Amino acid sequence: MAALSYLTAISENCPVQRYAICSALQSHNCNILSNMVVHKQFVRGQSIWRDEDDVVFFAIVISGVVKLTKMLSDGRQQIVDLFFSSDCLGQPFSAKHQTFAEAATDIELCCLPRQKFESVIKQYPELENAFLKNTLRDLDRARSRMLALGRKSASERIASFLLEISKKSRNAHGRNDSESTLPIFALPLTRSEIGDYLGLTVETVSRHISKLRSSGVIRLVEGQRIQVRDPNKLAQLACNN
Amino acid sequence: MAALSYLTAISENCPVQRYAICSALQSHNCNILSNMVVHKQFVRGQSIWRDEDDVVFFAIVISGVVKLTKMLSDGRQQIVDLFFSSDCLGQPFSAKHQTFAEAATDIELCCLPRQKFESVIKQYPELENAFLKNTLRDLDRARSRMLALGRKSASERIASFLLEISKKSRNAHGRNDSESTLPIFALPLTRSEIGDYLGLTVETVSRHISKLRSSGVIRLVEGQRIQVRDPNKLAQLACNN
DNA sequence: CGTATCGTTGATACCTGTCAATCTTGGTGG
DNA sequence: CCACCAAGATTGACAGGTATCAACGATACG
Repeated sequence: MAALSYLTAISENCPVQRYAICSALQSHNCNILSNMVVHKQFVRGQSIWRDEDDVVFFAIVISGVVKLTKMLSDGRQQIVDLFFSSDCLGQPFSAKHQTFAEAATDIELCCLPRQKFESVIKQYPELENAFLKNTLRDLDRARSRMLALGRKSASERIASFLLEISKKSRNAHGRNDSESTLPIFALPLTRSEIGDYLGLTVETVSRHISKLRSSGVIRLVEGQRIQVRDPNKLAQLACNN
Repeated sequence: MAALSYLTAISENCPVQRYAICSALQSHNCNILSNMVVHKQFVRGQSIWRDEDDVVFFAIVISGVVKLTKMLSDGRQQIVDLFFSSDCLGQPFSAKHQTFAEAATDIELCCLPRQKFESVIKQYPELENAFLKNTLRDLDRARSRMLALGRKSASERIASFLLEISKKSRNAHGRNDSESTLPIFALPLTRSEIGDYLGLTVETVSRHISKLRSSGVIRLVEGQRIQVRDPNKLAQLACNN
């Protein structure tokens, strides 16, 4: 009873349902779903699942950032995707994971057992369609990243990354920056993780960020925060050069 | 009437329906679909759609190989995926393409207008689910390629590519090679295209293929055919090194 | 205030890109 | 049938970008 009212509260107060695939559902169906989910929290660095693990649950990211990593046998690794608030996380219709998922920051997830998700999807075609569209967007982003990894220089990749994160943060804060208020945001990744995301080494990432700083394009604020001082220049660096 | 019998013939003789997403449909529904499709042929090098084109149709590859490319404004390009017989080709639920699709060999496609595909998918949930699973597989392949582009050396990427194509060809020919019959296959891409697929230059591709040849791992047969003489060595080169 | 983690910077090596020349292959027309 | 030509493939010389190895500085945390 107490649990039920708690879960109902989750539904009514859910901060991401307007943006997540749940928004495809009519509200009473969404409420039905909210009785099935469990919220889980992970601290930064905690692993959510490991390579070869059974696929146990499907989740929506409530808050924080999740990194999805693939590894070679000798330890080289590549972050293949990042998931932010309201993004879908999971590998439905697969028995085993072929990735690592790890909390890049402290996070909260809204979890549904995988098989439950698969049956719910069958029951609500509008949800399946929303998930399909979500997966198609993921695929398109993956392809854009392949272009970056295969053909962009280190400085272009870093500029692209900063731009990407700055847009994410802007959306999260719900403000569209005018020229006067230059975007400031916290990097959710360490330099080393940025390297793993961009297919570079820590040193290369650090050097190019330093270069962007000394040329006045960005400013490093205390505590891993970054201010973009010249968004146009950054956008220009991201694609050509 | 003539057209109808022709289309019926397509359905009955369709060489890929057992493998394509159509296999999710019961045969009479598959026959209904076959009355809507149109087969189109493209010669090698012909473009199927261009960047910014409206999304007009969805297709299944009947025969040949299609390459999907993304470009930067200065002309650098990356092949983000290859599509073989029975693969799905298209960007349903998007208005515009953000890729180029081009025939890497002479090809035949089984085409359905995009909006028709979207309504058919709504009508047949088992087809939508098959397409969803297909898209999830595409996504996983894209992520594996991100690992290769971001973290593998040139020789590792080339070994991986040769292995990948050799597996594709094996499946296509329906024979599982014993140790005695070493796989021989035709490369569907030029050296330059292999470079675009692996994020390398033509010269680097050519050099490393030469190295594989002189070390006896592969043999080049006339007409762009390749025989793998040491599959174990190739597999080993593909992942570590 | 020591310690661990993260970030920065420097020196150097190596891999891949760039530029250029040559060779091979396949197709076309005389 | 052969000569020619265009496109693709190969090989070499060299330059440049990123990785590697190493040292040091900054920051957070107990």
